[in-house]
Amino acid sequence: MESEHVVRALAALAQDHRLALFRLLVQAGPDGLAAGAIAGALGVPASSLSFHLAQLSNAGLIVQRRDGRSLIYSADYAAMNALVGFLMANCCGGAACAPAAECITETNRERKSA
Amino acid sequence: MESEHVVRALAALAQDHRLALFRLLVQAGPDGLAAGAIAGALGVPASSLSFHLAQLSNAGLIVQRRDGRSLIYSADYAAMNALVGFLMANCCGGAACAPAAECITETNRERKSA
DNA sequence: TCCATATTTCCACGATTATCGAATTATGGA
DNA sequence: TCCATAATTCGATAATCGTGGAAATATGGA
Repeated sequence: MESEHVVRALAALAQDHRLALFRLLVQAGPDGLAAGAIAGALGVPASSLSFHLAQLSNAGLIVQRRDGRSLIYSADYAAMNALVGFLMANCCGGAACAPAAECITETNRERKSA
Repeated sequence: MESEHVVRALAALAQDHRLALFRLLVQAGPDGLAAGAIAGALGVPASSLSFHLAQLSNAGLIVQRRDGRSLIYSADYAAMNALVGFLMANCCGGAACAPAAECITETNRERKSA
């Protein structure tokens, strides 16, 4: 994961609504939430929410899938883990430091064994 | 750690020079680096660097101490750990997720036992 | 086909951010 | 005290960002 990509991910998270949105999806798990449900939960106008979803999506932090008329968004746990890993890389020059943890989801487990 | 503070920390990291700067300090360890040394390492004009140091400092991600004529900056590992913890909190509603890891420095160890 | 629902794109505005030279402040040595 | 070094603050400029209403684009059901 190169630095430019990380900056985009951090910028995507560095905003009130988007941070709340991302955490909402992180806590919602792999099933995700529809755009409308998110708008309701956060109290953000649809057009604004759409803008923020695009930012997070563009940064690779969330993924989109369609279910009927709804677009379902969910957190990309692998991206989150990579981001955290990048921040903590070579912490203290490697001395006395624990490695970054990961959120191990079912989909991640599959991805790893694949 | 409340959301507003986290947004400030993320915004501080969401910039090329500052991300490089923070990682430089993370890897330098608790001894830190003088402002001049950082400017040299990153190739950033002194006044610009000062601006970026202030942002990171303001966000609580780095700390400053004086040594003679030099100001030494170092990463605040506790803040970094808190930030990562906040992002991954209640991941997947708590199911099947490992907790966020921490970078355990000597100073952190002391802080914990205190 | 026609309509209702779900969501996105467009647009214009005000607000915030990054940049860096010049001037300023703090510290230590002669 | 006077000077050199280390770093910050000031100030002006260009660029990017967040906002939300209105219009446009899917999708599914009658």
